Amino acid sequence: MTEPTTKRVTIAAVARLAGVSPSAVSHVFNGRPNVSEATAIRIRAAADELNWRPNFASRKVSGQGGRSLGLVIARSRETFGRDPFFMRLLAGLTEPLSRIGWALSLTLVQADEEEQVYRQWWGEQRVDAFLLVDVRDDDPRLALVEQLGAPAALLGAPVPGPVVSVTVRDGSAFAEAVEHLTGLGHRAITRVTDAPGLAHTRARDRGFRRAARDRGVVAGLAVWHPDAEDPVADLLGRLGGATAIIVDSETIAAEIVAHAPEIGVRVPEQLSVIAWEDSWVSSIARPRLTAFDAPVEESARTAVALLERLVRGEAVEAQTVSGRRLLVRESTAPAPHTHDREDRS
Amino acid sequence: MTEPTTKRVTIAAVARLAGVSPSAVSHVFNGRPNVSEATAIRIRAAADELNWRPNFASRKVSGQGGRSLGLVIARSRETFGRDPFFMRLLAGLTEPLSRIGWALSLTLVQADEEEQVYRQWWGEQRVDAFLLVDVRDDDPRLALVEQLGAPAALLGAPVPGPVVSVTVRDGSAFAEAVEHLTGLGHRAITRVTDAPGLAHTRARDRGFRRAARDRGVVAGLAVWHPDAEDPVADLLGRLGGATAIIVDSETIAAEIVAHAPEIGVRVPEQLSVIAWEDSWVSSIARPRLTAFDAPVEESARTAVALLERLVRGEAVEAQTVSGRRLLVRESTAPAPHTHDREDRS
DNA sequence: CGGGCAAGGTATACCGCTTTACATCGCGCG
DNA sequence: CGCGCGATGTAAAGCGGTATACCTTGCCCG
Repeated sequence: MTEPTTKRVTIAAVARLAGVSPSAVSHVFNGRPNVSEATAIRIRAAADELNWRPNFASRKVSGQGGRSLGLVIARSRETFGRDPFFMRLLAGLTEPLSRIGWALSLTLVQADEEEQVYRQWWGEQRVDAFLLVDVRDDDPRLALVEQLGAPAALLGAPVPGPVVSVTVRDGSAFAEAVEHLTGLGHRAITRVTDAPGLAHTRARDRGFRRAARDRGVVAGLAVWHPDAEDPVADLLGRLGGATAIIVDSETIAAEIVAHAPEIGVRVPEQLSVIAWEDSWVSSIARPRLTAFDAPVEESARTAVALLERLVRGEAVEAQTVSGRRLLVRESTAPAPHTHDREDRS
Repeated sequence: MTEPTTKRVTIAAVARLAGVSPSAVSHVFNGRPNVSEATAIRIRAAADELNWRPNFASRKVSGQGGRSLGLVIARSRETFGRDPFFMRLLAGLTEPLSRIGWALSLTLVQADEEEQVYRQWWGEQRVDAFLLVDVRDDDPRLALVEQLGAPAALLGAPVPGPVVSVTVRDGSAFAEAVEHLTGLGHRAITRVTDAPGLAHTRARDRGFRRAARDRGVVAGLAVWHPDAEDPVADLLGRLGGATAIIVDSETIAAEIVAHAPEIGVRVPEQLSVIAWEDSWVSSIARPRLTAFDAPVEESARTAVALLERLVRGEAVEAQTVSGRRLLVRESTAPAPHTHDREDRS
C-alpha cells in the first residue's frame, strides 16, 4: 500500500544532475564559499528539481548536529491537559524553532522516569538541547544536564547553578496585584498554589510576601488539594480571614469561581479572585476572571534563542522577559464589610 | 560553561570494554542471534557502565530508520490552544510512542505552509511517518503523503484513497444524543460546528441527519463564526426553532452556556446544549455541560500501533475505536413549551 | 578419524552527508 | 614568458552505527 514508490534521492543524485561532485552540493547547502555563484544556482536548481534536502540524520552523524530541542514534561495526562500554559508554550516554541530549522521532540513522563529519559535522549543524540520546565528547588535535572554536558535552559525562576534561565519578571506584577486589591479595600490576601515544590512557586511566594508587607497586608499561602472530595470547599475552609486570593493556576481559579457560589461563597462579593495566568479559560468563566497575562510566547522565543546560542557554544546569560499585565475583569470587587477591617486603615 | 565534559561514548568504546567487536555490540542491541547469552550479558554490562545507547541519527543513516512520528498541526496558536482535544491527543500519543522508543516531532504551521513542511520533514528524513489530523475532504495531504511514499494515518473520518484511518465510531452516539434530547421533548435540534470543511465534520453531519430522520426530528446545521462581534448572539440568532444544539467543540459549548444567559437565553431552560467532546472544561462551565466523551487516548494508541506496522511494511487496515459515552450533566433539560411542538407527536 | 555443520564472532562494506586536504586552472605580474 | 596565487572544485576520510559475508571452533557422526 505505502510502498516507497521512488528510491530516496541523495546528494549524489543532485550532484550528478548538476554535473558536479557531492562535495560541491554540500558546500552550497552549508553556505560555505568555494563555489561560484553560477554553479551554486545550478546546484540549487537541481536540488529543487529532485526535491532534495539534506538528510537530517546524516548531517547529525557527520558533525552538523544541533537541530533538535527536547521537551520532557513530567506531568500526568490529567494535569498536563488542564493547564493551558502548556498549549501556549508549545505553540510559542514551535514558531521560533521552525524559523531556525529545529525539530521539537516532546514527551510526557512520570516523575520517576524523568532523569532516565533525559539520559536516553541525550545518549542517543536524539536531541541537542533541553528546555526544562516545572523546575523544583534542588531539581536533580540541573546536575544531570550539567553532568551530561547537555545545553539546557530553564523556564521559570532562576536557580543556583550553571543552568541558564528565562524568567518572567514578576516583581512589579505582585505590587500591581496587591495594589489593585488594597485599592478595593482588601487587607488579607492569600496566594493559592497547586505546585508548592516548584522553584518559581517559591519565587512567587517571596514576591508576594514582599508586596504584601510593603502595603501592610496580611499575606497567606494555601495549597490546593485536588484530591479532596470537594477541593474548593476544602480550600475555602483554609482561607482564614482572607477576602481575596491570587491563584497560580488559571484552571483552578476557574473552578473556584464556578463552584464557590454553590457552597455559599459569592464571587466577587465575598471573595475576590485573581488568576496568575490568562488564556481563553478566563473568558468562559463567570464571573470573568481578573487575571495576569504572562508573555509565554516571548519566553518561548527567548528560550529558543538562548538554546541556539548555547548549542553553538556561545556564552549566554540568564534572561528576563517582562510583559505581565493585569487584566481587570469581574472576579475582583470591593472587600466585604467586616468589623475589624473597618477599624483599621 | 556547558562544554561537553566527556567525549561522547561510541559503540567502539563499549566493544573495547566488553572485549568484543563493535558488530557484536550492535547485534546484541538489535536483538539479533549470533551472540551467546554470556557475552550478551557482558556487553550489556559494559554499555550500562559507560551509559551508552545507540546513536539515534547513526541508526537512521544505516538503515535502521523508523523511529519518529511527525505531527503537523495547521492551526493558529489561538485555535490550537483553545481546543483541549490537542492536549489529550499529545498526551495520548506520548505514552505509546515512548513505549516503542519513537520520538514525536511536533509543529504548528499556517495552512499555506503545510505541504511544504511535510515535504521538508520527509525529505530530510526527520520523521518516518505522519499522523494527519484535521483532514478535509479532498485534502491535498492525502495525495502528498502518497506521492512521497510516506507512511501515514489519519485521525477522523475515513476518506477515499489509500491513507488508512483511525475513526471514532460515532453512529450510535448520535442515536444516543438525539434520543436523550427527544426523551426530553425536543423536536428540533441543530448541530453547531466551527470547522465546516473537515472530513469528520461532514461525517458527523451525515450521522446526525440520519439519527434525526429516524426519530422524526428537525435537523439543523449552523456554523460558528468566531469573528462576529458577539459570536454567541450571532449563532443563537440563526438557530431557527431549534430548542437544543449539539456543539462540535467543547470550548464553544462552554462559551455558549456562559454567555447565552447574558443575552436572554437561559440554559438549559430555553436551550439545551450538548458538547461533542469532553474534558475538564465541561466541569468549569455552569451549567455543567452534558457531553460526549471521546476515546482520544485510545485513538492515539491505535494510530501509533498502525503507524508502527506501516513503517515496518506490514499491511494494515482502517481501524475504528469505540467508547463514546454520553455524560448527562446540567446543560440539557426538557424542551420549553411551544404551541406547534405540542400539537405534534 | 576426517568431514560437515551449527554456534559464535569478526571483518568490512556501506548509509548519506560533512569536511579537510589536495588538484586545477586562469590570470596578473615581475 | 614563467611563476604564484586566488578561485573553484574534487577526492577521500570520517561520523557512529548496521548488516552481510565470512571465518573459527568444537563437536557429532559415519
